[in-house]
Amino acid sequence: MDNAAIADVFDEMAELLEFRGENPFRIRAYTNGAKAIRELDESVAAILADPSRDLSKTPGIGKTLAEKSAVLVETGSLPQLIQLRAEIPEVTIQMARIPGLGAKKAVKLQQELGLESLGDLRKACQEDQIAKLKGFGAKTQAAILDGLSIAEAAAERIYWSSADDLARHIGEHMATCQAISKMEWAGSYRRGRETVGDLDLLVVADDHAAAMDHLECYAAYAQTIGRGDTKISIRVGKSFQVDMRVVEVDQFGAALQYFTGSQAHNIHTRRLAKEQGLKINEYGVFKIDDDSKVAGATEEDVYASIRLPWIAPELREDRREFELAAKNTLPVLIEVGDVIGDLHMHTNATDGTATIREMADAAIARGLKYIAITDHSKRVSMAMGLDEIRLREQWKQIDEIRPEYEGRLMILKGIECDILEKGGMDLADECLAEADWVLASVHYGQKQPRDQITERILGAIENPHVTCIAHPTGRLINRRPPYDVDMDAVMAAAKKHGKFMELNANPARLDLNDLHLAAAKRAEIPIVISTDAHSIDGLDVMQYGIKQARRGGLTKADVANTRPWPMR
DNA sequence: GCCGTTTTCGGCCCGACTGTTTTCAGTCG
Repeated sequence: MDNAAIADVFDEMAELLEFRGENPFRIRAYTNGAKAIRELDESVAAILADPSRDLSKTPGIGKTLAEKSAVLVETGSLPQLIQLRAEIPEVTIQMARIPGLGAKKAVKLQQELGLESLGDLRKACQEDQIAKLKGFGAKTQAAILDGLSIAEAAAERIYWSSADDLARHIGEHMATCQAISKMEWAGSYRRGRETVGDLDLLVVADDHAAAMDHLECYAAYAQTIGRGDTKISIRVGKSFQVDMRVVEVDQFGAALQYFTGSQAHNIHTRRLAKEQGLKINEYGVFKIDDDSKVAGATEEDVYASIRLPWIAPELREDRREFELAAKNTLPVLIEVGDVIGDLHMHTNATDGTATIREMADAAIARGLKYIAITDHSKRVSMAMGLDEIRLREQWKQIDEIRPEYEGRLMILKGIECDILEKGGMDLADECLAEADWVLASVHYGQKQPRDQITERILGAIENPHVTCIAHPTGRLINRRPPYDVDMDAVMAAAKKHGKFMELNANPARLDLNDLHLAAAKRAEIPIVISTDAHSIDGLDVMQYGIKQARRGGLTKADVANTRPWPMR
């Protein structure tokens, strides 16, 4: 059982323990343990197998979770989890996902009414049974009915890029509000998470009500979920939630810090404050003994009050940022302008829409110094993938075009060559040997067992003509899981053979993810951020890759295509 | 369940909003 699976078990334990009304700190311990294992540098199995190591020395993992991890590695399952699953009815878990219903209310509803499905719950609402229960009322019943439709609308986290579009629209609308003097987005959107569950807007306004009224006038406004003196939550479109907080200007930094999160980062921040005799909330930093305020206007002040430098939002996940901040060794994160090359794009020779010249001109317009044309190889027949003959024709074309771009743009002869299902590359070695840049990717046989698909990718890495592994896990966010690949082995091989690994910047891929990127950085494997553009506009997704790279803690030096070709 | 240059027990971030309560629990972030 790998780390991700163990972490999932602990997360599920935490979720289920809540329904038992367990001590919240015990529940948090499971969540923390899951996080610790998910972000571990090396596999739990390897640590357990080494008698000189002790898993329970890992922060967040104590004796109990270490033992449970051992059981999971050994047997692949955990008796306590099986017991909990049997104990908590599925419908109770489903009910708790309805906005406004939590574990406690869900348990009570299920037990008192003997519900077996969400359909039963709807029926109970319609028959006015819920309003009669102690602790429930007419409003709760109406909210449940409402929430049921929202849950059925399958509200899932949206891509960061979609959240970015929405934030820009709402931002433009809010900018026309006279009452608002300052405005900033917070939350997971500001942290650049690959998906965003809701948007958090922070504003300074002399008239709170006017600012809230203005938000309720947004074009796609659907409904107000809650509204108080300082906070309003609305739904836009089908089911997406937008929260807005109104604060005073001298609280702005503390509020921004607080609403940016993550929750784990905030808990850590506040614990550090407490240790120094301070209390942090969204209004500022206060001395515990006399309640006097010591900071709050800017985030820099807030962090400075606990003797830390400002921490970039992308790093605020309580991973290593506090350790680095304390040593004043936080990375200077890569910026969009640092990238000068794009080494993954398609043309109309296969499934792209633009010609080589059109892609080249668009690249120049975006400030790039070099690009690689990397169309598909023949195995991708649906995309009319290139065989050796057509590929060499394309390269001949590139030779002919190159002089036109002399001194402006280097056009590299590349290929995105498939790694075949049975192993081996889709094109002959002597052909690949003529390329400037060879991406190797898996498109078929994605569901192969771990050993098999790992072997395929390792084989590609060992091929002397392959320069980079493209979209190394194949995942499509919210749509397709990653290959079951042993990423530790892939990285070790990439390191050994001096190969690059791609961060595919397509907002649906973002592959490698942030944790892989951090691991690659530690292993000193050079990352290449590429757009995988299939059109001129496709080149614009580079910004999403940069966001992801920042979350992985990557600097300009960690990313190869910030350097002039040949990037060494 | 985790953790410890004051502790192996007693803490564990902090507050807004809602609904159903007469003072607060549940939910959310």
